[in-house]
Amino acid sequence: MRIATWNVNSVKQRTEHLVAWLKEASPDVVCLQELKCVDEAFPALEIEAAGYNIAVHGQKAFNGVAILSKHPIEDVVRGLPGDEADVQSRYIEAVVSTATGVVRVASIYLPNGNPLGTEKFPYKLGWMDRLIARAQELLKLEEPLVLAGDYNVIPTALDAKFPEAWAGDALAQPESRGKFRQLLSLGFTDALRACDPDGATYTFWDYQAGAWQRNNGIRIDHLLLSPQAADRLADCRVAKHVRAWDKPSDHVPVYVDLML
DNA sequence: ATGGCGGTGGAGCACCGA
Repeated sequence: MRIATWNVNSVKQRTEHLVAWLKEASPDVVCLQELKCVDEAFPALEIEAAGYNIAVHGQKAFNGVAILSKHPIEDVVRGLPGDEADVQSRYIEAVVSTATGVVRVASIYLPNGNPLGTEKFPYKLGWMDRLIARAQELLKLEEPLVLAGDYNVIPTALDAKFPEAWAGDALAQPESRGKFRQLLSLGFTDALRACDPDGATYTFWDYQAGAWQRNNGIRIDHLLLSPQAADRLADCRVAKHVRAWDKPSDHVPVYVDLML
């Protein structure tokens, strides 16, 4: 079973890319982030025509997450539990059933947190605390679980071309990295790091300053696997070539192959 | 680090977000 994550930076602007990559890579499940549209505006006809069921948690202009699946989608949870006042659409979770088993998947769009010194950074850290709490609950189920998405965290210096350039950025703060490690320490496996231990593999290249041409990238899109999913991990890859397509997202797809 | 992108409102372009 192939499970992917991709921050598309507006699904309306990226529908052609999305359909092209679905056909190329044939993932079973795709976690999308930054839809930047309400549920009604999601390009459902095009995605369904490509053979996918859809669960959407959209929002006007900003955020928005979705789960696509070739298999039935059940038990959908929209919104990260733990704060009724949080109206930002950054989390959707569901169970995907296949003939060979069941996997629980979450599509995560963790807050960016910039600029430091504003309310955005504590919002990010608080959101991470809620994610940790949710992950603890889900781990109790002792089932294959994949928490996939744009974490907006550069876990270590190995995960940036120019780590020193990110020193003052919310993505690389010790508090952000500490909470990411706290999440991992619950028992998750960082799938890409497990398959590609040497670093220098990136998932995001800024639109500015020729970042792509200089390979000035960072690794911020992660697939975290519960022990029951990690036991079945066959491979994890980055679809880097997609960044060179015309009018690309600034993120590329990342996907795992699980022996499920 | 800064050479860009997509959203909104409202009808040309400032401003926001990331």
